[in-house]
Amino acid sequence: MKAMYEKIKDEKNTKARLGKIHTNYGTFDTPMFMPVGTRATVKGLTKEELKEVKSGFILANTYHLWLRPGSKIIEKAGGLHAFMNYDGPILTDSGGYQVFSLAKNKEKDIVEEGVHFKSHIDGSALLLTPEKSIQIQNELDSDIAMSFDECPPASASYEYLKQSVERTLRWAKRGKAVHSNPKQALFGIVQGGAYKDLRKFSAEETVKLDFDGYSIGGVANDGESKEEMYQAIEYSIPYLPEDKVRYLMGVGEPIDLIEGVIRGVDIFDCVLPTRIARHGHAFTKHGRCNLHNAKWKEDFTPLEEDCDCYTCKNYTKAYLRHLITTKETLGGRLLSIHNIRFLIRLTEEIREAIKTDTLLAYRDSFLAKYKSQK
RNA sequence: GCGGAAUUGGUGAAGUGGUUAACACGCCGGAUUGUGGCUCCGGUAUGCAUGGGUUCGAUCCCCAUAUUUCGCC
Repeated sequence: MKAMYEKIKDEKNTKARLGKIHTNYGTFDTPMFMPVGTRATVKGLTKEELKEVKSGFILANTYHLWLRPGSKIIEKAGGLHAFMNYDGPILTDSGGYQVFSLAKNKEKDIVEEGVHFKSHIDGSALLLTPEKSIQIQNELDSDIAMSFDECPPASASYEYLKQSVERTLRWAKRGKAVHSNPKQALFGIVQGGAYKDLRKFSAEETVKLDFDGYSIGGVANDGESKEEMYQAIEYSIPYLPEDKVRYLMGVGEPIDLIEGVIRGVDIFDCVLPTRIARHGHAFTKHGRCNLHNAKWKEDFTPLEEDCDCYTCKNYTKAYLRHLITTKETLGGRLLSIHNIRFLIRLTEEIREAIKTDTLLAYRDSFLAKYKSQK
């Protein structure tokens, strides 16, 4: 069964849409946020905790699982779901992003066949190709597989990005040709940096290959400004079919979720909620809260009074600060639970706002509050 | 009681007779967007036990005092 996008609703003045994705593990509403579970685990959280924050899809990473424990072992276990005992849908990233950053000499290591790079674990020389990436993802048996793309920084030159877009198209075609898991959807990826014509070209040509969904890649990976990122979305969306999922890769700042949805994005994933959690930060409606700050020493109130997450229902900021400053692992876990729930709750509110045609007003009031403490 | 050694920020400590007292930890901030998980970037001693002295100048030399520590009786 493939992921499918149904039922669209356009709001006045925005491209925001409500949708549903049907999977073997249930039906999920969009817009949605996917927590990242790179190595077959959303760092620190059990499956029960994932359920409690109401996460649907989670993201796992082809590159990392290929190296350890290896896709054959996961296949033997009965696939990724059985292996990690997660009974929700899983999207696997192709490994393109990791491999690109691991390729030392971009010109020499990134070739038509694929990407040469060294394992970050033992330094051994490896080659990842579009075919290999798809084959691994087939074996992992995720619900959505991603095409293997080249993911250059937005700051790359026009010439480089142009060639990169063309190569990504050839790689997408090669990957699709070997895709052999009938239960698994396959998405294409739009590249092209901040250039209007490249985004248009990349989107149109990728759509011609007919994927189950489309993602916008190459954003939020190079210190680009928010405006540039929003532009990249606007340059890509018009050429993507209305009845297919649109997935913005790697984006997860609260305001970016809202701005993305306004521009027509359905799905997001991001390491931010779990990463900043491990470094002692929490999302709140008033901005990010740094639990390292001394001002929380004697604050015996929860992170957010009106948050329904396990952390907010049970623990105070003073306690969380104590866990973070003493580097107790529970601190990162509790903040991860809160941060993921925060973003998922945000998508719930966004969906509500779309239903009532008040998304732009929601954005403005969110921004007013969020900035007030920054 | 006698003799020796030591005394530098919150901590462990480097160091020099002469502009901004190294480094580490801690502390205080900040960063982090398809995760090469325990990371990165800033800030943090108006003062070198106390009191005298030598010197153009002392944290660094001398004397005394205090404290700590080791050895001997």
